[in-house]
Amino acid sequence: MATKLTQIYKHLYGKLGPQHWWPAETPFEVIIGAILTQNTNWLNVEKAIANLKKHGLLTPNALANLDHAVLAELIKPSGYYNVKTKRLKSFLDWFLRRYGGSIEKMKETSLAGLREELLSVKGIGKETADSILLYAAEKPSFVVDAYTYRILTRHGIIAAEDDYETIKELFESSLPEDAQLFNEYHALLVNIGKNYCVKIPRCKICPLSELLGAYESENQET
DNA sequence: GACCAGGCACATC
DNA sequence: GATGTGCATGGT
Repeated sequence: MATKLTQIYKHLYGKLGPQHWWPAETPFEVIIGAILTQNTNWLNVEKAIANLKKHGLLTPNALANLDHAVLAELIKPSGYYNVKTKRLKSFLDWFLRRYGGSIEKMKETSLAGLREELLSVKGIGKETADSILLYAAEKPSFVVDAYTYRILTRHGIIAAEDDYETIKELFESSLPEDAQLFNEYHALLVNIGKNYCVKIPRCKICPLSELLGAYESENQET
């Protein structure tokens, strides 16, 4: 399996090149985006983040001091805006109290310790925590998301019943513990997920199908 | 006008 | 523990 995952990475990287992820200008923006994108199309998240930027509110203190109703209105395009306002607030309360709103300070905590802390914040689940760890704190924590799951199950790399930690462990035990590698790998999976697997079910033209000869055993669409 | 999207917490069994 | 449900916008 280790070889296979490495092979897949090399193939995708060779075909698609570096992905320059996460799509954000600052680590703090990464975190806000990670919370806003929960079960939500990224295009909607971009609109919400643009609203915050337009008003100069993309800082921990500015957001923490906003009224619920005002913040909810600003992030409305990203959907679930009442839930996400609470989640942003609970994160910001913790981030300001624990680290004074400093990413650099936060990065001083160990990967395992910080993951546990993040998961204790209401509204931060495994995927959001790992996204923050990897893309904002630059720690080698592999992110498993809907694209990862969908792509790997479709190509028979993992089983449908495998849970989050199982899939995460699979990557982390098969690859060098390297944040930049995890970054690129996850980004490449999202890339083909967005551009091939989602748009074209059972597609045979995605770089992964090209490598694995996917779906040969499946019947054609009727 | 359905159907879907980088989840998560909480209720219920 | 497993399984179900509410949360909501905007693109295709």
